[in-house]
Amino acid sequence: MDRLVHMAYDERMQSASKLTPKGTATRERIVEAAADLILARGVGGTSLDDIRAGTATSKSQLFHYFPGGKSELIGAIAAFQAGRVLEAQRPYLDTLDTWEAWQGWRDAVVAHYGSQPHWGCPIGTLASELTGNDPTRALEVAAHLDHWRGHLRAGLARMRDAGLLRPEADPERLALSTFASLQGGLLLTQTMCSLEPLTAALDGALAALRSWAADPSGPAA
Amino acid sequence: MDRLVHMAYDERMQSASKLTPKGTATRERIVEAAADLILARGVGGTSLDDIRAGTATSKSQLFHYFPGGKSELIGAIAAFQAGRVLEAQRPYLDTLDTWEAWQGWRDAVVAHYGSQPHWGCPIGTLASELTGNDPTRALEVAAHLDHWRGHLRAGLARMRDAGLLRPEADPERLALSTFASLQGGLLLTQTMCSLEPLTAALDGALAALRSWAADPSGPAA
DNA sequence: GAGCGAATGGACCGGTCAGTCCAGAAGCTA
DNA sequence: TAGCTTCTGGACTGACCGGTCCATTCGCTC
Repeated sequence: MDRLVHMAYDERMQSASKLTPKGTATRERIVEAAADLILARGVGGTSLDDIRAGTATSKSQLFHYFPGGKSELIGAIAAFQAGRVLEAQRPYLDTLDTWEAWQGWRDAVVAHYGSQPHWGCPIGTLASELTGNDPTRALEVAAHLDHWRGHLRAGLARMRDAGLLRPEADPERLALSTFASLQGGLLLTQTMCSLEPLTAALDGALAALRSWAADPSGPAA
Repeated sequence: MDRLVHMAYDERMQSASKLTPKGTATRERIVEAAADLILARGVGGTSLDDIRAGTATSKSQLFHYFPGGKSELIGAIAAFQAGRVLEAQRPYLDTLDTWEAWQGWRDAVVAHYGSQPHWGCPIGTLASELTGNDPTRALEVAAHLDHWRGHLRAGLARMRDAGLLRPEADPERLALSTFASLQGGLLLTQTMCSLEPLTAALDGALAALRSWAADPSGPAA
């Protein structure tokens, strides 16, 4: 997987080495609870003591499971959030071959973020905050975004090949545009504390996609 | 102005009270230089000592001109960046009444961010990072975003009233969608260190707008 | 139960950070 | 020059934070 490629060597060794069931459970508990804390208060606004308190663990455990310290913990959280957010878009994300699938995807995304306890995108926020502070880790987070966007691109490419999109449509560029709408919608969702920016952004993105439909009369609603 | 409404009482007094020409020059020098530092390294990644070094000032000057400390300085930087970014979109931003004006606006935005020394949106990044750490200041930054978006909405409303957009078009929602594309494009621009996400996002946003054009054949390219 | 490694608790350390304070220089007015 | 305010320098502080260390407990295997 993409994720492993971008992990440092010693981190891979750490993950793969001896951890008892109890250990892995504790590690997961830390990641999940810390993910919520950081989503709510940001990386810079969350101290290891906050995480320690929020997960009912001790300082030594944090460094036991994440020898790389806070940075490695952030990486694990990013991977966890990436997995969660992709999972919420199944099965549509893998089968974006029809206009109906895109609409289903849109609804799944809205439903997922509407049910979250906090506003905003866990990955996009991380990527933005890490750029400039922890460039290495930022690249890793950016890889998650690329992976996510790749699913959109793949769907668009299949639609073009199937004749649903005009031949001159550029899946790469359209995926970029659609993904930007999604991320921007989530950013505004965060600052405005409302789901409407997201729905408006996604509807706009789908309208932009439909403008590339092969059928001149446009796809069914 | 919006900005003043959202400033704390004592800050308004501070800004309005006695500052010699030399003082105002120093204050501006601090804001401009600090703005670049924070844009490059984020709020959390920039200490007052960094700013002190980068502006050739002393700690006491920072607190002399910004009694509210770092938070107040951030507010001043946000206002400064908001002014700068709006200025770069003139005169199009005030006259988004035709499809040509929208295209000109798109080009102006791309040109501005392409000429910046750093990637990403100074305001959007700030808003995202402040949410959860400094909610009061985050609201102030969000007000700048709202003001910016208001220009788009006003233009769309005028276009609908002029019959260029279909009557059922919702300027508020379309502005939200367009602005989300812009912000998302800038976010991806930051993480990917490329201008292409921004151009793709804006082209997509304009395509979405054109899908609401009154003329069924669509506006001229 | 002996032995061993994993898991846990928590005191501790060095560094950094935002913010304070005071002394003094610069500049303006009379 | 006198006297005031503004402006500037930099030492200092108290809190916090990431990270280290060691002692103890747990849980598994012989």
